[in-house]
Amino acid sequence: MKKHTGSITIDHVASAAKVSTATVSRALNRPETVSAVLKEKINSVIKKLGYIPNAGARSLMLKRSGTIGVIVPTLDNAIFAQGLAEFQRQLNQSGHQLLVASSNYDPSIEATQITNLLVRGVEGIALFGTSQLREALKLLKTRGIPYIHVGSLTAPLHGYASGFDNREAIKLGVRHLLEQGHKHFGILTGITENNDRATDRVNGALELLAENKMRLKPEVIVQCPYELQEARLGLKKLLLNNPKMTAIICGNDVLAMGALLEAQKQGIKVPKDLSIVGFDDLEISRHLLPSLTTIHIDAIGMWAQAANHLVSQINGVDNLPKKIKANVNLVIRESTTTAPKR
Amino acid sequence: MKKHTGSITIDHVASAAKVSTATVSRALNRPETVSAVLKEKINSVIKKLGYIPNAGARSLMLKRSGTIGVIVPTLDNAIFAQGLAEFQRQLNQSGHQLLVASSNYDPSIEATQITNLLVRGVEGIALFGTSQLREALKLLKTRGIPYIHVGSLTAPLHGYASGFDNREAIKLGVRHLLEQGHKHFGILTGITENNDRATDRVNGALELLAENKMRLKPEVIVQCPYELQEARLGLKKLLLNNPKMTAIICGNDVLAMGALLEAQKQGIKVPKDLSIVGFDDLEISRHLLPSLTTIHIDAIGMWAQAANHLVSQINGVDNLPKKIKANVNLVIRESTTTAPKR
DNA sequence: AATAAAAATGTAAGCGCTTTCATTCTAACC
DNA sequence: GGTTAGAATGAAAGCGCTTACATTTTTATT
Repeated sequence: MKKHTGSITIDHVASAAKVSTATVSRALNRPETVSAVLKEKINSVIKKLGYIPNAGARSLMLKRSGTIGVIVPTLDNAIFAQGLAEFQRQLNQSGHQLLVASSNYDPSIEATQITNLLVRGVEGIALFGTSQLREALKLLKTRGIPYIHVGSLTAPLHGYASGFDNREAIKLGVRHLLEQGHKHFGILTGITENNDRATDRVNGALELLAENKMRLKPEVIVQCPYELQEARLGLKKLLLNNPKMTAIICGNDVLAMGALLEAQKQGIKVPKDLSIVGFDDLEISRHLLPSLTTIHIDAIGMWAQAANHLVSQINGVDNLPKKIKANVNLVIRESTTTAPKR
Repeated sequence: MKKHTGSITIDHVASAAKVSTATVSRALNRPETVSAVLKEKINSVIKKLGYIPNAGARSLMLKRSGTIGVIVPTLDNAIFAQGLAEFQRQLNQSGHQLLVASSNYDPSIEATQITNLLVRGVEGIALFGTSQLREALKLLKTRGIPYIHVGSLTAPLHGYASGFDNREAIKLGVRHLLEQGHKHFGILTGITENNDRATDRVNGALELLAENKMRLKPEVIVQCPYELQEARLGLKKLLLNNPKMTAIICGNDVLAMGALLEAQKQGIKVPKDLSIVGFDDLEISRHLLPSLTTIHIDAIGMWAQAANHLVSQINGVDNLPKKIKANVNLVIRESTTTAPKR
């Protein structure tokens, strides 16, 4: 006998349909094994009672929770929001729900969030970048929880990755500026600490510059948080530190947009006086005036691949690729032009 | 005896620490009831083994999953991304994780997502707006799952709401334009079908205009998806349909931004020739050139309140307010000015 | 019609955990 | 030292579900 606890269990359904709980369960999970008559009766009872199987009991038996976790630095950047949207769409197709957490670019918060997700029973986790604490990744390894790094290609601890080489990607933009004859550069980057993508981009830019016999003074490499306001301040600093600067390389489109806006505010003509290249190719970038030359990354594809890879891992598929390379290409628009003659 | 299934259970911990499972459980959940010696031994074993309690078993016993769901129309709009970020931050503080789903502005998808979330055992759900299918809300009611509407104030089925009155909010902007002497308006709105917020905003604007003896022809009310490209097309249409138009009221800042960009592209001076008011006050809006006059909504506060309310509901707090009103105010910037003389 | 094979259904165990209840240990008091 | 209240621990039940296995019913075969 069952007291009325408020929620409807499989027992209620079974007795209302005058069958065993096993049959109800089968009707739900392997309908082809149940006769049409019973199936129909059971379904109508379920509908009438508004029965929904208890998630805990279900995952306890199945050893599958149907949830997958993701930790992004922040939701407050279109590039992540858009990526997550795609990630979620893919997971939905494979019947998974998405548990979202964010780290605010802090590895120790990220480690905590990994634990939080594990405690909730996620079957897999997508991590952005590769700057996680090693111990956190080891926890995943030892517990055998599938995970994948997104947005970078070099995964620590022999992990999987869906992303691209940030070092090489940024060079597309730098090379373009070089070809336009620019000689005086500034770099506006996100905070590089604990951010492998930002770090790689700066290093990539510096590397290509060095190959072309250019060495940047530290004061023309300005770090700032990924915010418009901060980017504007960043540009001011850059302008101050190097008045001869004709081109700036930005760590992402948010920074580029901020720089563009500030330049215009100050009456600096873009691209005539100053060329700007961004990174990410946000939707808005093509609409700006002038539109932004930037490095387009296939964020949609990258996240879609990450989702599929993670699901494959969970399903125990063998011989999965270690690295999935996302497309990256330079989109030349109006914010860059040949270096002004002096 | 337990075969090694791969995952470490409380039994492993118990036997490794030479105590009963009950004691391990207590050490974890009510540490003050366990002697210091055992507590320490148990904790060290837990650490060594990397034990993490099974989420399913736990929620089965506790009848709490620790997860809360949210369904937003899309992640691809800063206003939602930012709101979600805050919602999540609040939930984290009360020890909950966030399960995210999106509906793409489609009530039937939303209904499916509600079921999906319930199947995953969420303890509560935040829904955006009030355009859900009634049957979906009824399901929540009958199952006794706490939920709250966010972004509107009028909740169907005597539900709770954290938001503001969109009808009145938009009037702030319209009144401002009226005060500037504008007579020829255009409205650029999102798709109003299945979107109470968009509908309310249009109706609010029309209402105030009507009070001022102005009746808008249907062709100066243009609907378009919330995208820059679409907004630009929308402005074109508006310009075509009413060449005398001096002011446009936009359903949100994305539309306003698109309109602004398109106007500038066409050489129309904003605000001299055309005043534009937006809605939402995105971070970017203050940085645009000209900066955008818009209706600021306290999205952060709104989502924070929603989170707290939902958690209170889950905790069985009585006498909760039916409606929580979020702050709304007009921010006058550079995109509006007095109507040009004719 | 008798029998074997296949399909449908039921019985009951057990997933990993928390918690009630019973038991043992500790400390306090006379 | 003996008694007892209180604290610490253990034994075991059971949360709601799925599934192996047993049993019954249906269908096919001779």
